[in-house]
Amino acid sequence: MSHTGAINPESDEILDQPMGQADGIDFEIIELLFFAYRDFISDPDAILDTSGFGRAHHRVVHFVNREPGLTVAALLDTLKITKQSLARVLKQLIDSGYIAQVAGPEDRRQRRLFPTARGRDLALALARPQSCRIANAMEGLDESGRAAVKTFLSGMINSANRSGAADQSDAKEGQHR
Amino acid sequence: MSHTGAINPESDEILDQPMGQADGIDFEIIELLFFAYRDFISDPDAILDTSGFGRAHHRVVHFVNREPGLTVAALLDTLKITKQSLARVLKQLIDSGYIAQVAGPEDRRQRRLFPTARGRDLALALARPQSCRIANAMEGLDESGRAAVKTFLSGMINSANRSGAADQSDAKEGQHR
DNA sequence: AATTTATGTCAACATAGCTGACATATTCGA
DNA sequence: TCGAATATGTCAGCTATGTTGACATAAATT
Repeated sequence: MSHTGAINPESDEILDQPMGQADGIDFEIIELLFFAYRDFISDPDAILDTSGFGRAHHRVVHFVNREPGLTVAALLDTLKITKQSLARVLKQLIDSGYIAQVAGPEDRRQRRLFPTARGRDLALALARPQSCRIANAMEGLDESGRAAVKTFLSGMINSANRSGAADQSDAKEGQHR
Repeated sequence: MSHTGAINPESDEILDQPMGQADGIDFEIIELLFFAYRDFISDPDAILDTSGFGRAHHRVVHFVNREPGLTVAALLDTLKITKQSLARVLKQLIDSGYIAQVAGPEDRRQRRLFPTARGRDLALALARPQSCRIANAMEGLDESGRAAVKTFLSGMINSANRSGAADQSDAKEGQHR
């Protein structure tokens, strides 16, 4: 039988029906999330292209600005990346004067991270278009609708990830694989 | 003045106040989206690690299953990546029997993409945990709340991206930089 | 017959993850 | 006080996934 390549209409196991609501799976929201996040990220990406930074820098600048003085360990825990991965971008941000390090007042092994004025400006510039996009998407919604969005998004997050500023004291179990 | 390194408390331009609702920017939703998407993606990632595939494969398998018979051009347009980038993962998926190609019935230059039974299974396996996570996050919401979530997510997407199956006929202006 | 289109492919490069191994400074516990 | 644990940094190399640019082939179009 003629079966070698793959360009063959009457092949064996080809399916031509779209994956519908099989198994009661919510494909609609899955795709909405994919497209929404992609476009949401594209705004700052365009700005970053200019400054020579990337998404990784964006995240670091963002969280350092959100919680000035956080430790490297806390940042690693928030981003869920390795220190080697963070080191690369953090070094660039420090060298270019967007972020400054200060030895911890209690524990001098720590390097607490602070934004500089320059770093603050960048964080705001990156957040602005995202915030506009969000405001736009929220436009038609009333208070309960907006609350529903927050509830939904919060519910999507693994409970292990605390919401606001982390409890510094339980920063154990962070990075050692 | 003693300024060379960066570990220096009374340095010049360090900011120690958190970025609040400055400029009326919605940092809360920005972060919720970041964490939500990260965790949303982590479920299929864990499965993919097993099969030796990555997120790129996930997306391809997903959309081919959602719209069997789509052309390579349509897929490129949906994913917004280059054909060279797609080629790598698509080839692997075809070689491993997850996706099959069929020459277009009208235009035989086209390679229409179809899932195999194997490919359908993978797509479902990857979508299942995501759908569960979504269902979970939706749990407390009533119909209007769920509608609000969809409205919000749809509103986050660039209007240029049509929602359902693309209009095949306007597939021009796709890839040529 | 010449051109355009749909697709594939080679080669090189960038970003941002990862692992493993090791160094240094500091703190802590026995 | 000394040794272990901790916080951080760093070197080296690997992987996944995106990018550009250039070129090839087959089929459709004009």
